[in-house]
Amino acid sequence: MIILEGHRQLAEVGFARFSAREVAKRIGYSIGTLYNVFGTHDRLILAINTRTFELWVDHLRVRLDSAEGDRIRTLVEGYFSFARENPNLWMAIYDHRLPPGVTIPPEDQAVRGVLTEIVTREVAAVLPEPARDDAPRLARSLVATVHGHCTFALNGTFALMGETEPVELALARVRESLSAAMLS
Amino acid sequence: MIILEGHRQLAEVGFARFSAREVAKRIGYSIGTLYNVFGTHDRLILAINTRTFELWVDHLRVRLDSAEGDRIRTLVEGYFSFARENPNLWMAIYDHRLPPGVTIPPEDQAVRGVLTEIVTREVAAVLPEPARDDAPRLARSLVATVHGHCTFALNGTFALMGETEPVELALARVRESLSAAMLS
DNA sequence: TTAAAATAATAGACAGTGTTCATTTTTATG
DNA sequence: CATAAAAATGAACACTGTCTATTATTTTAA
Repeated sequence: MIILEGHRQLAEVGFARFSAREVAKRIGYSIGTLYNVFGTHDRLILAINTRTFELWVDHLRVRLDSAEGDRIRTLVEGYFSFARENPNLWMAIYDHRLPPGVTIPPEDQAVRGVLTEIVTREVAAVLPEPARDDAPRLARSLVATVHGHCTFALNGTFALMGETEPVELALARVRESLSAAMLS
Repeated sequence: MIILEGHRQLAEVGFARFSAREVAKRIGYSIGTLYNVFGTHDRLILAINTRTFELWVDHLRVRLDSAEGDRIRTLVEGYFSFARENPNLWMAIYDHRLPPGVTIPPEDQAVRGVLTEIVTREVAAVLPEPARDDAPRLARSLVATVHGHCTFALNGTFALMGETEPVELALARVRESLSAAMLS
């Protein structure tokens, strides 16, 4: 419930203006309660962001399940569409930097890892048998590629450069890399 | 001078813990002065980040000037090495989100655009004559690609995935896209 | 049912932040 | 010098995350 309202709040005002106090106020709790439960601002955001990952995975799964034909395109477009539909939530994932020394709890890691697993599976399905071992490494590289394009699309960098079709751009790069992997 | 100390401060503590008050204190100014000059926290960070871009461009230029042979590799490695040597400064560029409605001043835009110009030039030099018109678009796509890999390298995503050689990974993707562009 | 233990929730206090602004100090100019 | 322009000040405001001793509530046992 705290996470739910936190999620709403984060989606609304964005990472920079997010306030744990405001979240507490909105659900009628006092700040103390919130800190008894989460201990720290960082852990609250961590929990909210992990929830965002869950929604993101759902978003992709729904699209993949009803995809006919081009599953790679579905994946790339799903990556972008989630980010575009939830810009503040999506950006918050990458805006949030844990203080040095603090590591992300294994449970959250597991949830977040699912996204990569999905991509890895689709990449493996496209690769020919002999190249299939390369799927995990190629998959994370392609995620990084799409991520870079998505970042520039959302933060305005592409707009400044005059780029108007970032999704197609990202997809072209992914296609090229997959083709190259097939030939080797 | 304010920017200089701000730069030092940002490099030291990172975007999240950066404080304009602390900067003022360190150079013996009062907060008021700092706000007379920059007007707002955002504009101070904007100025610092633009300076980071200048250093980044220098970093790349130095390496390109003394590069023998593989200039594309030099570019990719230079992108990464600057980020690695100045993680807080580099991340701050992308951590900083202007409030909606506020746009980045043209002067800063110009400085920041130089980086893309450098990449575009090198990409154009590698492409065959008939494909040279595609250089700008391909260049910004490759910057996005490398950016994604660099982001995941610095924020720990690649480490969680078990990836240990992000630079080579990024370079492989860039090579594939350049090869594809040559054949078309 | 009642007493004790465990859990949940509270709100005040603290140190820090960005921002504003009337005031003072410094510098440059006639 | 005296005056006008520029630069610098720091108190005040409304916030923030975090800690804490205190109070309420719920669960458990007798």
